[in-house]
Amino acid sequence: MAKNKPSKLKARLPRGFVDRSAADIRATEAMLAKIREVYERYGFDPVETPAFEYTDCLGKFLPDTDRPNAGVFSVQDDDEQWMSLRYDLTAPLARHVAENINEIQLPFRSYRAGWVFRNEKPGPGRFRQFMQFDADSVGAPGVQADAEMCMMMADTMEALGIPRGSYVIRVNNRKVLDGVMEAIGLGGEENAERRLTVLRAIDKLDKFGIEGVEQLLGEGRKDESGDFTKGAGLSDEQIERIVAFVIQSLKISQLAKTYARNTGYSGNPKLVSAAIGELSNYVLPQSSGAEGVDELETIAELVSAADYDNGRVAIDPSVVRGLEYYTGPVYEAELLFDVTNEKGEVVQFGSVGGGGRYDGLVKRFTGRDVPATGFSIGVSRLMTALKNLKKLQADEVVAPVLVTVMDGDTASLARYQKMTQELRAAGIRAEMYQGNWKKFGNQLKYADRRGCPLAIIQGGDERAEGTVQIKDLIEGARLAGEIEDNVTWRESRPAQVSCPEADIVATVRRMLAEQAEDRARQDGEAGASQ
RNA sequence: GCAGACGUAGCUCAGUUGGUUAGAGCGUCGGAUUGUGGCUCCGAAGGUCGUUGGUUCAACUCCAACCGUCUGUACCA
Repeated sequence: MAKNKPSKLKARLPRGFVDRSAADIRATEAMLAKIREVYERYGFDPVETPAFEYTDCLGKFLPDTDRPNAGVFSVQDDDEQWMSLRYDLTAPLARHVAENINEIQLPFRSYRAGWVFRNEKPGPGRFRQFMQFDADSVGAPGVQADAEMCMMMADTMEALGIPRGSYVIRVNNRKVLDGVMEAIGLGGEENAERRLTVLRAIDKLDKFGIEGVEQLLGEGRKDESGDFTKGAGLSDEQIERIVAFVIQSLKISQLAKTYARNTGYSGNPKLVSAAIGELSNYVLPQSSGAEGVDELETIAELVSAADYDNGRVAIDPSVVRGLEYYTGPVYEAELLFDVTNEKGEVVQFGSVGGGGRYDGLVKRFTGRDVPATGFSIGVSRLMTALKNLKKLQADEVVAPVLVTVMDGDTASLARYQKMTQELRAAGIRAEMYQGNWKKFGNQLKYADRRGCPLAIIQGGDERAEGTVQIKDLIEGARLAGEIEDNVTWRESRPAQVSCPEADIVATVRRMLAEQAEDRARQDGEAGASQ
């Protein structure tokens, strides 16, 4: 006996990565097609860059030579240069534009979908490889480009079947937040680190509430496991000022979402101007903060003029994102409906996409100003949400018709193969059984598990009379419930018709059409009862 | 990264104060049934008890380290 079994290689997936099923791939393809259609309509063209880039081109996240793999997956090329898998699609686009700046006509409007990689701790719904779908305008300095991006995001949400009122594109401006901090004495290079801490604290508002934000702005906060997070160490006066701004933001944000849910409210432009008026109180006059407020105002006007303020795009000063390279307007798409996870708990889903203006990214390479704005949709995340909303079209691809094999001699196999090809030539998905044909029961079992709609059967008897049996597996499965013993079940040959060989294609086509009608009727009934 | 909980068959889990041969359900495969899926019945395969080391006459059980999973937190371009 094999006591010492050869140690088997264990099949295992790296953590944070997933295999994708046929249904997932098809659903994703369908989503991508809808998104692409919107981008194309706005006049964007596809451009693709590779998954690898030289690490230094990806941005500021390389320099740590001790841990070259922190955050990114990196390898050394044979000439010892560091290369990394891209962690977003924006930095590679900046590289592409900079490298081809002489050939590219600015403004350059492009889109791309692709996998990005992050070497981080994975969690439920958080992977180390995921798909983004970006659109960017490079060489577009005005906020009208930002406004256009927001409106395109809104159109994309609706193209995916998210009804107006169930999402909102929230717009803020980095200059405003920076201006608020400048106004309380946190300007200048020496306070850069603290500004980041403050922004992170504000970003935690959803999670920890006002009180938690206050703690993070001050000394720090202790979480339930007893772990302590160091705060920004601001004075009480500074904290008070920031918190006042945050509370004001929260108020506007909640109002904005209310308007987003109740589309058609005519007072929204007034709300927006009131909101922007309030913001001026928190920044210094004549500062870049004031400039940011002006920009928000302009965006609001542009959006309103195009009628997109109507439950689609809303000014919301509580948006904090792009802590690093964003320089002006920032925006994100938030879903407003409840999403339940696989455990049946309602989770706050947060944003499914976002973006902003990054005026400095191309300049790193070219030395000259190439302002740009763009956004990114988290395809995998959005798909999870769409599943919840039942907007993800179910897998409509019907499994193939199975041509079973009753006899294994070459002449018979040739006949089965020919039948299969005739079905295919008629545009019908079909396959001939390729397993061990000697156990006929296994062939139907295979067809059943694969979800085949029909099985074609031709043994010696049928061949002698020039016919085939066509078995309706769907109807047969239904009849199975009414039959108890196996002998009756087998001998009654339920849901099975005989037809002349010449009529196979026509008969299969008719039976498939009948099944499609049944499915449509059932879907209709299920929909009506909900 | 930090803190905590948990790791027994492909999956979900039992397993007595440390005691000799580690079990169940589901799933898989085979048979009852050489030409008919489901149901039912019979049978089989499948385990270095996460890994390594330690304590002990004896470890799935106790201890330590490591690995992995989950939860919270940090980071998230």
